[in-house]
Amino acid sequence: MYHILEARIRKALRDFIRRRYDADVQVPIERPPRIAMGEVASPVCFELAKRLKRAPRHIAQEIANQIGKIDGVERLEVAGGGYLNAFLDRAGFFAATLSGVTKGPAEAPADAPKNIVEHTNINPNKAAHIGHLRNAALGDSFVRLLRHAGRRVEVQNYIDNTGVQVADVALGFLHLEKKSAAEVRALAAQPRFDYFCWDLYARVTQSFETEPARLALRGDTLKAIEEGHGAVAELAEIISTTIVRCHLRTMERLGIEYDLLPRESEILHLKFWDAAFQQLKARGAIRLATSGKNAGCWVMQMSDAEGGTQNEGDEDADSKIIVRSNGTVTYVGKDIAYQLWKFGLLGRDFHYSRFHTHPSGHTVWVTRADDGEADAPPFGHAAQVYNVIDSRQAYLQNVVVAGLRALGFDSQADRSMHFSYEIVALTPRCAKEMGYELSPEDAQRSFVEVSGRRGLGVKADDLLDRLEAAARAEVDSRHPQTPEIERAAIAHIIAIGALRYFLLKYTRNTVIAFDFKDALSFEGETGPYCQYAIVRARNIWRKLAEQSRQLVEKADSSGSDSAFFDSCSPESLKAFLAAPEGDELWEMLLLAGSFGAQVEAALAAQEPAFVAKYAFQLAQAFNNFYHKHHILSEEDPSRKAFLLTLTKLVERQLVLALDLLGIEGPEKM
RNA sequence: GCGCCCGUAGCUCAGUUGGAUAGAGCGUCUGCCUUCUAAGCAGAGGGUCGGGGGUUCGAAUCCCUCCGGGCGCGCCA
Repeated sequence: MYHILEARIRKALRDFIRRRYDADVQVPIERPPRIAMGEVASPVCFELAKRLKRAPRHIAQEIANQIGKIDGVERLEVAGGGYLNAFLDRAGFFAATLSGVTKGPAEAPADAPKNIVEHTNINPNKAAHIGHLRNAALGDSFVRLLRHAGRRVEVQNYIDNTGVQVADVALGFLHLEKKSAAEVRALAAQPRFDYFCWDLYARVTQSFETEPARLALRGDTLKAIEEGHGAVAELAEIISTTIVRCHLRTMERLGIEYDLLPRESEILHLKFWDAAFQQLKARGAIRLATSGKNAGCWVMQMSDAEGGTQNEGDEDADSKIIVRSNGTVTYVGKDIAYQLWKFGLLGRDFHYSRFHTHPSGHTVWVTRADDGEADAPPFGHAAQVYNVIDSRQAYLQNVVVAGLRALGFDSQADRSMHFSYEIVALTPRCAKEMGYELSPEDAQRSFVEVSGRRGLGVKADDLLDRLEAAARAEVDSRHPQTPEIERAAIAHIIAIGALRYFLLKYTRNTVIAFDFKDALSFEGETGPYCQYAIVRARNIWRKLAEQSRQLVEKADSSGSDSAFFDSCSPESLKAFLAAPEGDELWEMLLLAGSFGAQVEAALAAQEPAFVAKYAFQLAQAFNNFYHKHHILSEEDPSRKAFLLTLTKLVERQLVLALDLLGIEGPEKM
């Protein structure tokens, strides 16, 4: 509701200024610092003062006097040196917000432009860790935001099943474990295969240092895996597919689901790169270097705009190798091909088959080189692409975009977004707590980077287990009579709430220094705090239901909150919200009605943290309200109905906000 | 060397396109459970927004510079 009024006021001011002063200005809109100064403010008169060469306060006064009625605005006041402050019609805002809530977000039509969000993308050679969780939580939350805004979204989780990381673990099984494919298959059927590989991967990496000769095996192993034939390839296939299933299971614990798993093996076997290479050569996007250090390589010239380093006279420094002198393609080259495919610009497609069914019943598809299932939905052909990748890969993402641009696909280049975020690191204390030896330099730093190669990191499932155990202990102490299954379910919801909130409350470009103390906290600015506000709201209604069946049934049958709302008269409503006594209730209502504005801002900034912040503020306002007003013992039936409606409204907005973060509101906790 | 990001309370972080008296959580201290659950509420204390210059009616926010930190720049992925 708030954003609608904001836009309306902006437009009214702009139109009036154009008419009255013949001036076309940007109208800045902001929130006044205190509610006593109104709800929407504009400092537009300061800018206008410059142009008209008149005192801003006088202009503001003139506008306030002459602009006339703006729908939803009670009055306009002049404040300070020339601010225009709008005071909203509180009762009207209440009614409008209530009716807005019942509508709910629009579902995207099947032919709407498609947004592809690529996230998670964990190398399928070891267990998922805390850093992967941030990627997936951000990606999934952004998907929820897009869908909430009525956009059609396809979620892809890219699987690099033919890379060195998988090759290294395959090497480990062959040479360190001395296991056959059949033995590995048996091991893969056991639980926690991803944990086993986590350790094995670290051991292999270490063995490369103690026995450098083994490193020479890597090239052949990689080649065998890429070609997809023989025992080594079979081994790699078992490893990667099993671990992808482990990752899906881990992500399902957080409620994260996917549409498609595009795999590197199919990009290779279906010769996606060849198709991209043809285009790049034909359009002169890449050229064969004949001299210098890159002689024999196909390189792409990076323009200044796309992150070239602009070293004068040194062409090599600004060019990125796409095809090596031995004819093999680099990682970025494959990525350009994949990005072209996402936009439907490659001229080739995968085959697809069903891979997995999520608990919701949703099917995850996987790419195939042949023998696809005939009823596969159409994938790719996006209008907009978001790649959720950490900020260290900014340069490579720029190369991909530069590739699109060099091919003449400017609009697709503009619609390729690197949804960038900073990594999750460990505090030195946390690393030590987990038994890692730190170098003296590392111990001095404020954080230590997670390293899959070294086996340094907090595994996602371990963290989830600890969170669930901690939540379970709390639930057990509060609800000893509740059935065991229910207590476990509540503990799970709380654990996910704590974890997802923790991962999403930081803005994307903040490095999270992970510590168990903060992550395991259920108090203060946390997910459980927000969930608790929902539980409190629901408890009021549950108790009410026990007291008076009738009222509740009336509300239920009408399918909206307005049944209660109707039982308090417009006059009394106005009185309840009137300043100054009604200011606190009004502020909470205003916040509840600002959900749409917050979502808009979060979407514009691509920042799920805005939603997290909003949910916390609303929960805080509600907890305060809960403390001050004992609703069920309220004697004035009209006021009681009003407070109950407010409670319901806040509960719904909180549920919506948390849902965008992938967090559920429990019935009790 | 070049490029990008960051520096805000003891700690961890917010601060939307420049706006009114810079906010929150944690931690510390003090209160509040006979009420709809204390995973809560109220209060106290805590700041030269890294330093210095500039632009502006107005700067944590924009520009320059210095200091301090992070990341990237590979015929790895």
